[in-house]
Amino acid sequence: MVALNAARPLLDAACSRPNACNRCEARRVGLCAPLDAAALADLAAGGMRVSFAPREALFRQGDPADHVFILGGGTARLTRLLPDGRQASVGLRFGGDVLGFTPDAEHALGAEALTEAPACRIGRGELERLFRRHPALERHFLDLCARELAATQDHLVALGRFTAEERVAAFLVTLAEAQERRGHRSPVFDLPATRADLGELLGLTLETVSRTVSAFRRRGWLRAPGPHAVELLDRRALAALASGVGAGAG
Amino acid sequence: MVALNAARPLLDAACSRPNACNRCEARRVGLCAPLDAAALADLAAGGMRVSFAPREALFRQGDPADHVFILGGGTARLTRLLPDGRQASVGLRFGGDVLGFTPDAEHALGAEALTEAPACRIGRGELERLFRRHPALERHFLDLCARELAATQDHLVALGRFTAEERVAAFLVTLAEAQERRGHRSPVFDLPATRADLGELLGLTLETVSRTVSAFRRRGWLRAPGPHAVELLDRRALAALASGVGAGAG
DNA sequence: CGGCACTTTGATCGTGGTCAATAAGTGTGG
DNA sequence: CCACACTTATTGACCACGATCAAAGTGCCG
Repeated sequence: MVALNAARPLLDAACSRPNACNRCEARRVGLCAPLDAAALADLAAGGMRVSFAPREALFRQGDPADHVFILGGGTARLTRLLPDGRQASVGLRFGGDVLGFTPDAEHALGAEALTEAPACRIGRGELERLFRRHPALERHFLDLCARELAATQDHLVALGRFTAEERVAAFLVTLAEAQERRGHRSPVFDLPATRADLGELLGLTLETVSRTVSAFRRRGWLRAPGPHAVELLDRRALAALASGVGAGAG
Repeated sequence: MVALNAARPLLDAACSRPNACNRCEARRVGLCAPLDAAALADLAAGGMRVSFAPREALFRQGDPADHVFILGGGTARLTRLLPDGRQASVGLRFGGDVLGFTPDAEHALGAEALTEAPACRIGRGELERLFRRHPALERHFLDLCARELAATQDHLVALGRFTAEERVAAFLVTLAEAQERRGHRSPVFDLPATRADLGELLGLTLETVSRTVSAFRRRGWLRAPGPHAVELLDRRALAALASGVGAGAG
């Protein structure tokens, strides 16, 4: 549906064959999409192509933060492990997103691939050099950071004031939008996480997530061909819940 | 207690008398501290000095986002009002922090002063011009944004996985640190918010906040000369709770 | 086919929310 | 200076949402 041949090779420049990375979303959305060819070539040249298997860590909480990763596609999550073993997830990240960019010396969060995830790994020093050579790149990092902040604030409001149903509805609607923005066209979309993962992301237990999805299914608001696939049937109802209109309205 | 005369006038350049703004923290911490004199002079010249009374709005949720504000001192909070009247607070902001910097056309959050708050108001267009003239300023916005993101993620973890006591403890310790970083030396520090404000910030009700503070007081962990003043007596205990070590440890 | 990880559903419990009453401040006007 | 109104804080009694504990059920891979 999307005219891929109109896109420049962009990050693919770092691949062995220029047009081999068909799954790289980064060139269409996120960091790389708005960059000019020269900046992208430099970015690709300065970074190292890597790929992560599901459940593989891009970096761990506490690791020295001397690399950033630009996701080429797939899904990853950022997590915090508390001293007593509790785990919280701060958000999902997709193709075009930057992970591990922090002013601190160590990563305060771990990053873990949920699907097979191609990425571009760049050293902090190299990144600083690129910033100096391509001021537009620095500006795009600023925009991306502001956007990530806004998304995190939305999530924060959800955890602070939303009920379990509202949180799950908000998550489903947001995820569907994210996948559509990345070119996904099928009405059935992927839920790239276990119930436990979703619980950690939404501040709920895995049982509550499961029960809530079941409740939505019983109401005819969604269909779940499998535990990791969802089709939103009544998006209006889910979006209403997700916006926080309360029990009074529909 | 702090040698004020050692600091450059910085933002004060916009004041009628160069050294009149003794309460402006922005020149010591946050955005302005690391900037060179020329950039600061331009920043001050491009911005308009304004001051907000307690409970006055810097901007409202839904307002066109055509200005940013650099807090010169005092405390403000960022809030989201949900359609059904629920209110959530996303964080507190202090001298040196930037408010209202968003890639969106409208403010997704409202900003409200909690104390008397001097600020510098700058139009988006003017800010873009300053970015072009002083690349270091853009870089400082990026650093500030990354730091704000990290703080928001910490808060997110707290709302997702912390108990009421852990949230209140984390808030008190964080606030104490913020005030100390800004030169506050007295052991008794200011709680610039009502119990309802704290509830909105911590995802709790005002009653739970009140009960929790009372519980800490009964345990001898803090002293509260008034509802808006606190002295942390057992910082170790509070910090332990705030770090998420769980019920098992101390 | 067996083992294992994940999901679903049920039963019960507890933290924190809700509703309500009282107390403590705070500012205003007589 | 006190009386009054109003806002905020505290505390208590009760309740509900979601957590916890437990047991089937399902699907995948060896």
